[in-house]
Amino acid sequence: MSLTAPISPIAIAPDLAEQAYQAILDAICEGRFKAGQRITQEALAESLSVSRQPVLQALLLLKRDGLVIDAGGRGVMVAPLTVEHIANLYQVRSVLDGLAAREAARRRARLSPKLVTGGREASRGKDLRSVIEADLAFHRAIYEAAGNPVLVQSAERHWSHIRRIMGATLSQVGARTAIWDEHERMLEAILQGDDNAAQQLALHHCENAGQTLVERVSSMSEQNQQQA
Amino acid sequence: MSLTAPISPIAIAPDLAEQAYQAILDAICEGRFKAGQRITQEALAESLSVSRQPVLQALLLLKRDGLVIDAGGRGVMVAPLTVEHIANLYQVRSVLDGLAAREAARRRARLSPKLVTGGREASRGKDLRSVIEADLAFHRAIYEAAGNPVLVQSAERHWSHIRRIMGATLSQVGARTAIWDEHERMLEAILQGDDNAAQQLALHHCENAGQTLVERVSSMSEQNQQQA
DNA sequence: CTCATGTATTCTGTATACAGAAGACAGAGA
DNA sequence: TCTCTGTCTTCTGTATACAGAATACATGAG
Repeated sequence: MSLTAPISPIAIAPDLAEQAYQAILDAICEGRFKAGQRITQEALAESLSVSRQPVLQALLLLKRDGLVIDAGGRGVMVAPLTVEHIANLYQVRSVLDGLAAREAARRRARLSPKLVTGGREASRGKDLRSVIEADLAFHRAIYEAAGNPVLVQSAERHWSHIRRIMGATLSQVGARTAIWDEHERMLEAILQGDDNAAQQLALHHCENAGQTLVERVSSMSEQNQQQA
Repeated sequence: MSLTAPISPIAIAPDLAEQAYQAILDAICEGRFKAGQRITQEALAESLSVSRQPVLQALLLLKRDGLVIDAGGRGVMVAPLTVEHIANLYQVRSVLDGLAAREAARRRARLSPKLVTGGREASRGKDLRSVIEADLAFHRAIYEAAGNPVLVQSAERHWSHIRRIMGATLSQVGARTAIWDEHERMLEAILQGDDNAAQQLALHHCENAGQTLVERVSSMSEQNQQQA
């Protein structure tokens, strides 16, 4: 039975485990937990004012994502940010992005041009988070438009890592300027239904981005080594 | 300090949560839990002779994998085996398999020809599990040879679904006969370092396999509908 | 001074206990 | 007879309690 007068459903809080997962994830992605830092369940539970149980479950998922690794009897450790990992991540992401763009083009997805204009605007500003948000929104829109939930789910796993890497690098050196030009060309190819072009553009965009990040992180880690 | 006389490390049992995960996973993949079947934590815990706690964690992971879905307050349900899901899965797998084969070829991976001869032998026999095992071993070897852990991890997520699908279809109709010829050609391309050929062969092999499975499952579900 | 060994601490994983949410069922009213 | 409502049952998620594993530290022998 449906109501005649529509009423908005009340917000229902998700699991504590889910909330803990999001909270820890955000802390890692935004760099509040540094790479290599050791964390214990108890400490997390106390910070979040919950018992260890939901924290345990959250950490289980984060281990699976590869964002934390077991520290052998002494809690877990925030995964280090290695060049190899970034290269591997972007190698996989490239083919997935390519597939997403291709399928979105085949379906003639009606993506909003605002995704690009909004992104350009954000990248002119200084707010790091909104820059990352805009980039994420653009790519996520393409994934959604591909109409393949398995693809979306696979990509979802990668986004947390990418958020973290972007956060760590952008804060130091700013965004690559060509990004939104490349995005605009991708969007056009999709709107025109040119699946091959869309796939190639996505592939190369992603390879460029990966290349840039790898270079930045390696120069960052060189600096760190000199400091140490 | 290392020992002069080598001694084999004693087998250490993994977590109960991990064991529970594997046990439930196997049960689903081998069809002992049917699609749509409802399961409760308590029932599982009793079967496995553990408390609900490890079962809860195992189910959390299985939910993430998409092998079970929430049954809203009444436990969880084994995910149905839909044609759309299979198509989506194989669309993603195709590009990943392609990437894996390409990279394996670029690295001139020294894959053993036994992967193919062993597979041919297994598929002549009647044992369903060893047929699936051989197929899995072949593809897994390529993924490993690509030298990209992120890629391996992404693929790992898909294998459980694929195992399940293959189990459900092979038991009815037997394997596609061309499989091991295609595998042999892939292996040759990789050994010769022909990355483009390897990628294309993997891509098409996968698309063929997906196509076949989709057809089989749709005819199976038609039969089921007639029965009902 | 160095290394090995025993002890203490820390932290995890599992079991049990409890409270709350969601569906199932039965009974009252139209 | 059908629908709505209140109650009951079932099941989950969270907290607490407990036991075992792994590390770190201190102590003693060489």
